[in-house]
Amino acid sequence: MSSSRPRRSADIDPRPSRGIPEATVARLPVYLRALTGLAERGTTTASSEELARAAGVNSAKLRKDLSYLGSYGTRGVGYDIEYLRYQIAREIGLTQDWPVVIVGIGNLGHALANYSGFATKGFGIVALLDADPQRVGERIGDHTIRPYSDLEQVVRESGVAIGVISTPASAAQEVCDRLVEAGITSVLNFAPVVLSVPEGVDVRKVDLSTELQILAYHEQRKALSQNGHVPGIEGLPVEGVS
Amino acid sequence: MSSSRPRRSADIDPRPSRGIPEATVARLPVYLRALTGLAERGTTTASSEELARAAGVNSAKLRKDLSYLGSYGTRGVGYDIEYLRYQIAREIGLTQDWPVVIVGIGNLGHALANYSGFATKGFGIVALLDADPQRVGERIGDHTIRPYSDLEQVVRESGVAIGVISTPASAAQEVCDRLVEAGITSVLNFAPVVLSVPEGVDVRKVDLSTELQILAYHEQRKALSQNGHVPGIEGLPVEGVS
DNA sequence: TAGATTGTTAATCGATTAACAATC
DNA sequence: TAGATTGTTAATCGATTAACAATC
Repeated sequence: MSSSRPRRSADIDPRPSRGIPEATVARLPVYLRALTGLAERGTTTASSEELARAAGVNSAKLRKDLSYLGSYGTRGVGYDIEYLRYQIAREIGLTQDWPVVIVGIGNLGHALANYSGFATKGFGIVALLDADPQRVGERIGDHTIRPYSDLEQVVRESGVAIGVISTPASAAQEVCDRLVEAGITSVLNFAPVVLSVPEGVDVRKVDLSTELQILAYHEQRKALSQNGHVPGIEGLPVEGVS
Repeated sequence: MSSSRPRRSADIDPRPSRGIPEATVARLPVYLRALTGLAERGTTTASSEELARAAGVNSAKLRKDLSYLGSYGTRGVGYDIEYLRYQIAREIGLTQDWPVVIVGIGNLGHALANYSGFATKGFGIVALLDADPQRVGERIGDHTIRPYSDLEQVVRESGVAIGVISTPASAAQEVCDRLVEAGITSVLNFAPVVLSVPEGVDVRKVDLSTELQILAYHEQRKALSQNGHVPGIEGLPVEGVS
């Protein structure tokens, strides 16, 4: 395909055609949000220093990150907020809409289905699926819960790009397999399991208890250092020391 | 404080008293879950290879990670699952219970309050707070929603260690300030804002739309490479090229 | 022109990985 | 003892940061 495409001067693109570092990709949404916040407050231009403050990073990192996208700032001036916002949105792919299906409409699924940020950010829920016949037919916002067995049909008809799994842990792998089988290559997993997927499928995981545990680890360290304990010592036997 | 503590032989600890790398800390909960899964299936011993598979990492990384905690395996044999599980739990600080307060009981707050994994994992919800008088008094599971103004009292009386913020974005910083003022040093933030906190306070952020955007970026790249486009080209003007 | 600020370089730091000696 | 597998070393890779030349 690409080999038969005629070459044009646009092919000689100054930006790195090889991807943006993962760490940078993960921060682009943060920058986007910071830019939106500034725009809402009427700001039209910001320096890397100001932008970085709004995004909670240091300015060197922000400039480096933005440099992977291109040269969208003006030396001596800063960045035009609207212009930069558009460039980042385009880079992420938010200039198009991404159809999303949510599988598993329990407590969390309900919350996700009601989350207004979905639509406004370039993602559109095209279906809510649940395996429980009792739940099927229930209305949530604009949507009606459909049977899990509609999965393939939904993916096909709506060209679903991203599958969100908010089922119990026990069901997650099977749901994931079926999403992948239906052609989905991006999965956002809220179930507390490690999903196995074939090469080429991206999985991201959101996990409450992992986050709490990471906080607990640091909290414990803070408490220990306050008490004058050397971290990692408490709980070790001190008998037989004399 | 710690300088006046008498030295004991336990002070000479073979393990690195200086902390575990952040990347490793973030994986310990994953290992813990994998171990629990294996234990439930009746397994008592596992090699680093098996454990790594269950956790979705490679075995070199797993062994390196575990080596920061100590030497809890047996060469030629593997790891005793129960023993390793205990050691990781102790390292994270899960041998004690961490009191948690949830502020903002909308859709997401409801889901969090109902999340059973909370209690079973060493975290206990001690209060649900909401600023809306209409919601105060509502029962969720074992809890009754209390007024936001009870915040300081709850933190003090229950010795809350971790504050969970599930308010709208507009309220999150104020809630955070008040939690920190009340003495909390660990915050889990579900609101889509960058919180500013003083030195010594840990914030972790869970953000649905960030996750979706990261997936969208990769999804876009996959689509582009299939279509034979050089990523980063589409949308650039091609006029004036001739 | 003088002042400000970007975009980039280069140094540093931390994380990952392969390989293997130690040892059960 | 022979086979298996850990714990550690060292090489590599990627991310962060400070500093500054380029340039508005």
